[in-house]
Amino acid sequence: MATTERRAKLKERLIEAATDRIRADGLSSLRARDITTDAGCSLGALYNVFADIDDVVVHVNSQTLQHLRGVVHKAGHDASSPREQLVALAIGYLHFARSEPALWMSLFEHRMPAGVPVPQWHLDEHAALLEQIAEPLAALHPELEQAHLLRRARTLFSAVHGVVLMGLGDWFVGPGASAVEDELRLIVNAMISGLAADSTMRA
Amino acid sequence: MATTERRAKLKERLIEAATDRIRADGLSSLRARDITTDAGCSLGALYNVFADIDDVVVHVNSQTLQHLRGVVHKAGHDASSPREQLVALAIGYLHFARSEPALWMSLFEHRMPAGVPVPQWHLDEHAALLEQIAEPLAALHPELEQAHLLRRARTLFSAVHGVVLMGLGDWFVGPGASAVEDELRLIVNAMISGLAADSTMRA
DNA sequence: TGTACATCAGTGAACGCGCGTTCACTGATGTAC
DNA sequence: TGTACATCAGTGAACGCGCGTTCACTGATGTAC
Repeated sequence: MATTERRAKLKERLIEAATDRIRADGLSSLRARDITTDAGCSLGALYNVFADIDDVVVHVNSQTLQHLRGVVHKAGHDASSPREQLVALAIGYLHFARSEPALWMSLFEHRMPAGVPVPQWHLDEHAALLEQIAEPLAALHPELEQAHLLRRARTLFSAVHGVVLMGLGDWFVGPGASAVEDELRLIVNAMISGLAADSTMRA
Repeated sequence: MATTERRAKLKERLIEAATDRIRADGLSSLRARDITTDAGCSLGALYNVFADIDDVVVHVNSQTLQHLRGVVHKAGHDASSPREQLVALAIGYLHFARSEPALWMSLFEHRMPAGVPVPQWHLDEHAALLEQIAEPLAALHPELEQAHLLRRARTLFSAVHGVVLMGLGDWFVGPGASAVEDELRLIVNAMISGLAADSTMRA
């Protein structure tokens, strides 16, 4: 086997091992030794392939984000209207967070060490998720220019994210998790109706 | 000075020192040594007054939460309608998060060590914040029974929290922070209108 | 094809540091008489 | 009021462990001839 190929395989094994560890125990319990043990290589090998632990995490998060985008996209696929599509995207987001809570949290918990910026390619992946929201939103509000549209998409995402975050965690004294989906449908519909009303008023 | 009084003063100094440290460098940079140095006592003294570092953090967060409740309450004080009041509460929440980002984040970042539950009195403080939202919400929707009302308040809070969270952080490629306040007004109004519409439809 | 050599992926013990927590000690404070 | 004693707040050096990262080494792989 060519060495570059071996190297690629090892990289993949390490990412997979790290993914499994985060999935099981959360980002804050991730240890270099655990990753390499699980991947079946030595501790030092990790540093031949990655710059450091943060580099590994960025790669895990990148895969998670791709996976998330896939799930969300699929969720909105056969909606019969932009409104239904937006609701479906939100529910898809909830389902993903529910099915992979630790990996999902890792997306938001991870911080680069001081001074090191998040790689641009990873930021681009974030932007791509927003695009999925912007599309049906543009259908509902063709009058919005691009900048406003993206801002609105970001806000809508943020609100949904907040509801999912609070719904999954054990923050506060809350309703059972079963109610979260209903709340999400309600709030997204409310926001869309409200935004439409606002739009109408302004027009 | 009575020893209990000295003890109380020391406790307060330690909480204040920890607060200043979190404010400046964030929860994750909090160190026992820094706290005691700043408070002007020895390292061991901290463990006469608190069980451990997490105990200190819970006390800091408790004060932050009290402060937050005060600010939010004040923000909604002279609103002329329940709707305006809800918007004002959200804006108040944003302003607090802006003025004390690290202390505010600490409320959500902190985790008790595995197996140790968050003290009940701290959970009660959380519930009290929700009450502030539930009140104007009840005025808008007197038909809602208590359980639904609280759930709705929690959802509304969560959505606002999400928008503030994303608005302050450097997640994603986003608009300048100045736009967040507008987005927040818009979304809260939208949610209220939307919820009213929903409520009307169901009635 | 076979042999000698160079490269470099892979190894894992050791380094180094950070940091929460402890504990034997001390000295100020409060109490008893 | 003064003296002897007990208590316990306060001390800070030392402990202990976790863990990211390094680096001198080795052995498998690939290459040159």
